[in-house]
Amino acid sequence: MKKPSIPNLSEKLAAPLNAIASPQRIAILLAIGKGEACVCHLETALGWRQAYISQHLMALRKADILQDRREGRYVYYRLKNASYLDLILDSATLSGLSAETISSIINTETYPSCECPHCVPAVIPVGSLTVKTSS
Amino acid sequence: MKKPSIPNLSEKLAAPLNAIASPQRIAILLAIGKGEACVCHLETALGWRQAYISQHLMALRKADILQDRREGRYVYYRLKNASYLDLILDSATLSGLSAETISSIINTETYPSCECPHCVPAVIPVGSLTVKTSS
DNA sequence: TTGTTACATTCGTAATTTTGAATATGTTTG
DNA sequence: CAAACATATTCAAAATTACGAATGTAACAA
Repeated sequence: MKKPSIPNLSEKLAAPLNAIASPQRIAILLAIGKGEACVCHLETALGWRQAYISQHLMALRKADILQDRREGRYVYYRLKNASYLDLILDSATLSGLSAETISSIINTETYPSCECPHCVPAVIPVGSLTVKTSS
Repeated sequence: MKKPSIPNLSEKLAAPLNAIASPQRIAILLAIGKGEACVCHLETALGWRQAYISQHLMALRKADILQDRREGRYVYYRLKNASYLDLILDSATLSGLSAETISSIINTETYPSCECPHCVPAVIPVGSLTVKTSS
């Protein structure tokens, strides 16, 4: 086992940081949080164009940070590893932000966190509507 | 106290990450580690041109990550906050590298860590030469 | 003062990243 | 099937960043 050189290692080390080191991508990760979110949720949560969000989602997918799951015409995104949020939290501390400020923003829900106007009617019926079995 | 919006927060959150997220800057931070290093040390440790290193040092200084201390014609750099190393360590875990691999590389010395051919004659005599007292 | 050493800065171009616009794809509904 | 909807992808221009070359500056030595 040869001791790796610093420049050699730092190449690999930079990859995850690089993938998340942009205000837009961090915003997306915070909005998804520990839960799950469809694109339309992110649209309303962040107030950006759909295509723009999809572009960043694509980058995060390629970087192996997000995983997607299609359900009908909706696609739900989720962090592959919640530790990315810790990374962001640590960064928050370093920039002088209180941990509270962050956790007040981060989405902690584990189940269908998407509650935006468009997603609600599509998500809720899936599992919870044992009501109307007729037709 | 108004709850800050995600895009508003993520702006601040991205700053430290952005400053670090490059193989070159990570390499420099690892080489400095918990100790102190002059530019000439980094030159030999990393094998890069002096001016190139200085450019990155300048960026890290402006990002408030490094602090410098002049001693004669040498300038010693040091992390303002050792937590940046933790951030890198976390990133290492996320990229599948063992913590050991990293800590085998990181400079842990607290006192004059600069031992490059140029620095030794200037640094060592200060405290440690109890060896050869004969002229 | 002149030279040398250690480091910093400026500048221009090359390379990369960002982002908007347009368009494409997959899914459901009728 | 067509239409509507949710999301993805492609493309190109604009903005940013990286990096080499050249040069500047501070400290020391002779």
